[in-house]
Amino acid sequence: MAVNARSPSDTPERIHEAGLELFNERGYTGTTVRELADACGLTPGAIYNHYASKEALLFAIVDRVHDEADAVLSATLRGCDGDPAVQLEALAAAFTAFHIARPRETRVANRDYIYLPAGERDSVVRRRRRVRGLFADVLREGEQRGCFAFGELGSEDAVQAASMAILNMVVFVAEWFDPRGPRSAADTAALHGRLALRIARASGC
Amino acid sequence: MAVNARSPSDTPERIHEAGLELFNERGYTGTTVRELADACGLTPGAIYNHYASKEALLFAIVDRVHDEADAVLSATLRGCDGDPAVQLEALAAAFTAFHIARPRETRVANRDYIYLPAGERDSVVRRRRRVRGLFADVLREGEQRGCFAFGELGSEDAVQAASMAILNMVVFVAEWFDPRGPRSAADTAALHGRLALRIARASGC
DNA sequence: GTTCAGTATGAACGCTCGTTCATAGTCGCG
DNA sequence: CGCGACTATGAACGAGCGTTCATACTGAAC
Repeated sequence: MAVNARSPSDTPERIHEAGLELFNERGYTGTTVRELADACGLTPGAIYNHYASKEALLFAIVDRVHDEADAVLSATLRGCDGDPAVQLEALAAAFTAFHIARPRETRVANRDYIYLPAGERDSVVRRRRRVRGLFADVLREGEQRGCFAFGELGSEDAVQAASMAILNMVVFVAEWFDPRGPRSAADTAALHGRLALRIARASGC
Repeated sequence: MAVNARSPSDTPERIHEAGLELFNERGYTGTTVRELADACGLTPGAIYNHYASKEALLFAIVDRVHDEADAVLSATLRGCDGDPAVQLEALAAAFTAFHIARPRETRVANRDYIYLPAGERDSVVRRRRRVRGLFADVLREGEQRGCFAFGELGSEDAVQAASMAILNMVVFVAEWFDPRGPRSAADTAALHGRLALRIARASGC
């Protein structure tokens, strides 16, 4: 027995993947280190050669998906000219595609980040707020330029509520989207782009 | 010591309330029976005079908030004539108000129902699907009558995606709504009603 | 005044938790 | 060939888990 010292060591990645799968399915507190180890064909102790703690694994998972989300959003904005309607549609579509492509990662990040120690949790909260701000900025810019219309809603700070409506539509798409359903991921992403424009009441939309 | 046999026994309700508070804050699996007992000024054993298990308490919480949600939605529909636009706006507004009024209940129900034993979890899933169906039915009815427009979105089954967009906007409102913010709960509910009409592209909206 | 159902106690149950550690196997490098 | 870095093992740790139970107190009913 004892198959020690594996090749170039994909072990950290295998543990990461197992954490993703199990945290998604059972929640962070509902998953044990022993289940994690079993899922990678390891014993519990071996996990600690690669992650300092169960919390450290959670942070690695949450941090990585936030990196990827930031990258997707930045790349999308870089690919747009300055038209807020184009930007909003592209952002909503790209972020929807991202959440459909990474349902486990995003669900764990959205649901289980509360179990991180205070410092890391705060850093995550800050990153999430920056994403919110990004959508809100596009909506505000569009309103000032007259492409979007929120005034007629007759509510204080409707931009904030509208940006959260768009974000909730996008972020929780994986709670119902079925890859075996009649609509493809790409179609759903495009559809969310158009629904975002409807929410913003983009002129001529 | 031992202050036994309290008055008419509000104890089950106090345990229910403590479960609500703690499950919301730390998650179901992140909450211990001892914490629950402490929060009600009881010892762990006393909990079991009122709930058969920790799972039974979770089910009581989740079940009650689903009852209340059903009641709100039915009452709202009863208060409307048959106009789908009126119905949609009223449903979105009322359900938003409900989620703002019961942030703990709805968060626990939405997040922790996965920890229920299979049978009870299935019953919850069925109730949630019925709510989805209710919104989708109104959208479909409105489309047939020509008050809503989804065809121009150019996507298969856009009604399903649109109804989920509306539901996610509504169901997750408590993740960002701040009662100390500039917009009141009532305003936000009304605003969500109008945003739902925008998503459905209600004619003249 | 006695009874009895209801309810709390507090100690204990067996189990599982996250984590540690001495040990040993494996492999690339000199 | 032999060393040293890496990594897995498996047993153990103390702590805490959900739950049970014998016991005792209380207050309303008769």
